[in-house]
Amino acid sequence: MSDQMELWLQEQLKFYDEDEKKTEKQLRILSAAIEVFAEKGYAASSTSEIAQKAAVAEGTIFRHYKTKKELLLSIVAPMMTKLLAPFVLRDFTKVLDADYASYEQFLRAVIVNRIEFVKKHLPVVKILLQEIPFHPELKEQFLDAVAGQVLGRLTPIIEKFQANGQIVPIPSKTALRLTGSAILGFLAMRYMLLPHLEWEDEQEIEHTIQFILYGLSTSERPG
Amino acid sequence: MSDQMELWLQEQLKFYDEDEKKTEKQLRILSAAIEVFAEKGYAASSTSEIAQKAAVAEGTIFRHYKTKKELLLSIVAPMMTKLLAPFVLRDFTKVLDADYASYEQFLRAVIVNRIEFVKKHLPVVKILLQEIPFHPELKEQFLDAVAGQVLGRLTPIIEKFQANGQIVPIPSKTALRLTGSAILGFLAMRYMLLPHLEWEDEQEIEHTIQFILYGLSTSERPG
Amino acid sequence: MSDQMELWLQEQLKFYDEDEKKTEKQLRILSAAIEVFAEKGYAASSTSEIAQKAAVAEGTIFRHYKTKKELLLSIVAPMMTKLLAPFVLRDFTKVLDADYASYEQFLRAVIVNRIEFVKKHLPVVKILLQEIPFHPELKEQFLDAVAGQVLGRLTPIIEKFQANGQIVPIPSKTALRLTGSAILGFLAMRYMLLPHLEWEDEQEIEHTIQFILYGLSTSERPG
Amino acid sequence: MSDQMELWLQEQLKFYDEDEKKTEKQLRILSAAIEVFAEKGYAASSTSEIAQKAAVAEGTIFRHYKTKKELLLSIVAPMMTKLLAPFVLRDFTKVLDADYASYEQFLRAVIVNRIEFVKKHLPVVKILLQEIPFHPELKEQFLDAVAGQVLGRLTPIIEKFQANGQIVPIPSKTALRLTGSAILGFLAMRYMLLPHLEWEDEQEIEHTIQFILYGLSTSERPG
DNA sequence: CATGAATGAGGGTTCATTCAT
DNA sequence: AATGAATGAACCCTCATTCAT
Repeated sequence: MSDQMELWLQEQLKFYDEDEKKTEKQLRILSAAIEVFAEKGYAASSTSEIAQKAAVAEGTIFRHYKTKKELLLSIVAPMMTKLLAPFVLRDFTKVLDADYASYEQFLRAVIVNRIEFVKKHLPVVKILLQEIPFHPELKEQFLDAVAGQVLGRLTPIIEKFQANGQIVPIPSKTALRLTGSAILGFLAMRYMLLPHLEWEDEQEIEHTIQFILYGLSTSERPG
Repeated sequence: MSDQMELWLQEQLKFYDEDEKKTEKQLRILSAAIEVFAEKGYAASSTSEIAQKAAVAEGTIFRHYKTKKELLLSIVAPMMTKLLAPFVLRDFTKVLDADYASYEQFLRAVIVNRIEFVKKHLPVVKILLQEIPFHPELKEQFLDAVAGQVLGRLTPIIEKFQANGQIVPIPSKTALRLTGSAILGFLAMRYMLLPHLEWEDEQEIEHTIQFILYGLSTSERPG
Repeated sequence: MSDQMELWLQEQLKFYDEDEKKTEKQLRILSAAIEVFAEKGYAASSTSEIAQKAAVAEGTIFRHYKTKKELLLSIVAPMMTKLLAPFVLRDFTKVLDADYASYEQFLRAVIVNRIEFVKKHLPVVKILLQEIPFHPELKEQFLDAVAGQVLGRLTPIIEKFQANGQIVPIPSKTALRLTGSAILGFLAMRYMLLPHLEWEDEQEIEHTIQFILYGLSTSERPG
Repeated sequence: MSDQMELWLQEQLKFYDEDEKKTEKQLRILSAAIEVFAEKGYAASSTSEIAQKAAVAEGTIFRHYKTKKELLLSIVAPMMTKLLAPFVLRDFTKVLDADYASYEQFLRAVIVNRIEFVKKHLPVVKILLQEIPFHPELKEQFLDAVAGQVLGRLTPIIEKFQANGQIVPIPSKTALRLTGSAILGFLAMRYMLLPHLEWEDEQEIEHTIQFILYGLSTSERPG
């Protein structure tokens, strides 16, 4: 069942992977910029270094992107969309309904899928997380997307599982925050803070899922 | 009992709050630097803006701090120490033993205390978190402190509670990661991402603690 | 005969005069830098003044020369080579042999030629002499060139003239030092210390040559 | 006879060695300044380095010398006086007359004496020579002293020896230039350019003196 | 007299951006 | 479309000098 959902997700998301056609040079620029931004941060990166790494003249960057900032946004903005894509799918909740899926199945499918996504686009996600604190527009854009789309989609799901007693009746935002923290915490540790350690990925993910499930479960609680 | 521990913690930590005597100008510089670094990030902050905000000549900054980087470190390095201080206390575990404390009591005391601390030193903690990705020495220093001191102190505690059945028998590092994620996730949301929202702090903290407790509890689990 | 040698020298040296192609701006920068360095010395010259005098943006200087020091070296290093060039010519001694030239003819040709050269490149030579005391690498480079190339070429010449009795049998290095001092002394006086006086150049040069010749001659000496 | 003159010189010059009374700190400042100026040159030396090397507060330097330049002059100006002192002695020529001294005896006494002096005050002489090109007042002061005092005293001596046939009848300025070049050339080589080599000082000085004597002698010359 | 914190102008250098080719 | 030389503002930092202590 979770596999079904996984496949369904993949299907739906293909739509979002279309990139406009870019020249080879443009791709080299993007790739170089991602590398440099991820390593040094936007502010400490120089367009000249990016140009050099992309084997392109300095001026060429500005032919495709009016400013350095626009280059950053062209990297980070689509990532935001794609990162949150599954939660924005129109028939996202229906699938669950149709399947009478448990919260566990839902969680498992989404988490595994998103972790896979982050792993694949790690440097860009890194840039996104690193730069959000310094760019109000980015932050706003991010919060808007989350508040406006993700919350709207996820809240009913949480509430449904609260209604049928699978999830403890706390504010849905709190439940989502806790779920998100556990996942992001794993990703940050795994891929940003300690990427050089040897990780038992499957076990860690499993423990994380269990942690969330039990953390939000309604099994009897002390007074 | 948790109150007792809280008080005990406060007592022990007073030692760490001593600051060397600084001139008034130096304090103004530090304060301005914290403000600017927190807002724009280290790389995008200019010493001239800091000087202006501190109402000090730019040269004055460099009389007290040889370089801009040294200014950053003088802000961030002590914070690292203080942030981790309670976990480095020598008789940290003994207090727990003596009290036969439950994991809940332990968690509650530490979390409340650290949240209070972060709230008080928010901008510096923000700088620390924001800059760690860009300064390998900072990252290393941080990981060393955590790996060398904190882990050593916390692992036995976790294991003790695992031994007496209060905590699920997963690797202690995983348990600590999950606990840390939940706390840091709260702080990041509460104070960095959405500080302008109205928060029911006590409830949120309570839910977070419960989340951790149940997430790690050994209450019967489904196959 | 001395005229022959003079012509031969000119011919040989043409090879050294090739300069890589430089843009017009680069030439203006070099010219301005030479002017300012010669007048104020390297340390007291500012790149902004050089830029201004070259009618170029300050940044332009650093597009062509990574550092101020590199600008200095790019002016001074080739001069060192060219200044010593005639003494490094491969068939330098052969010409003398072939002609059974006297020490006087040799001296006359070389001195006149080098004085002409210095006159032409005066400011750069000034810079070279002025900066050698402050830049160990320059000093070393200079001494290496002199010790490694010039001495090797001139010593046999001196010794030949000592063998046939034209030059007094003192250490060849001493003879060279005394010869060099007389020439450099003239140049320093003439072009650096008292350039505004009216000089009878031909007479002075003639006296200087005579001074060297008699100073090193074997005409009967007292006790 | 040359020894007599040497002693007489020493006697006359004592007068010039009186220093005004300086505090110990002032002496430390002077000594440090001499060291730093000699090594890096005036422009590249910082008062803070001098203060540090003198173990004195930065402000203390400016209590004794209004400006950095004044510090330089206070070091260099007296040196100029003392360096030229023997040629300014009132009864300088009389001594020679009284003794019917030969040019050789005269030269020998003066050269040995001045070389000894330079050796003793080497760093300051170094500073003087290095800075003269960059400070018009210094240069002027130096030329005035030489032209106004030294020339006036030495010209009659040269002319006397030309009259009695010991020196070749060239312009006295030329003769002095040649003499000076040979001496300065030796000093520059010996103490500034190649101080680390092992020098046979007595021999070199002797050769230098002979070089000058023969260079200016009237022994029969070719065509 | 001695100090050293404070100054702010100026130092060399980097940088994002422009534009003629 | 691509280039890279040119720009000049802004950067971090050093400096000689001042002045309250």
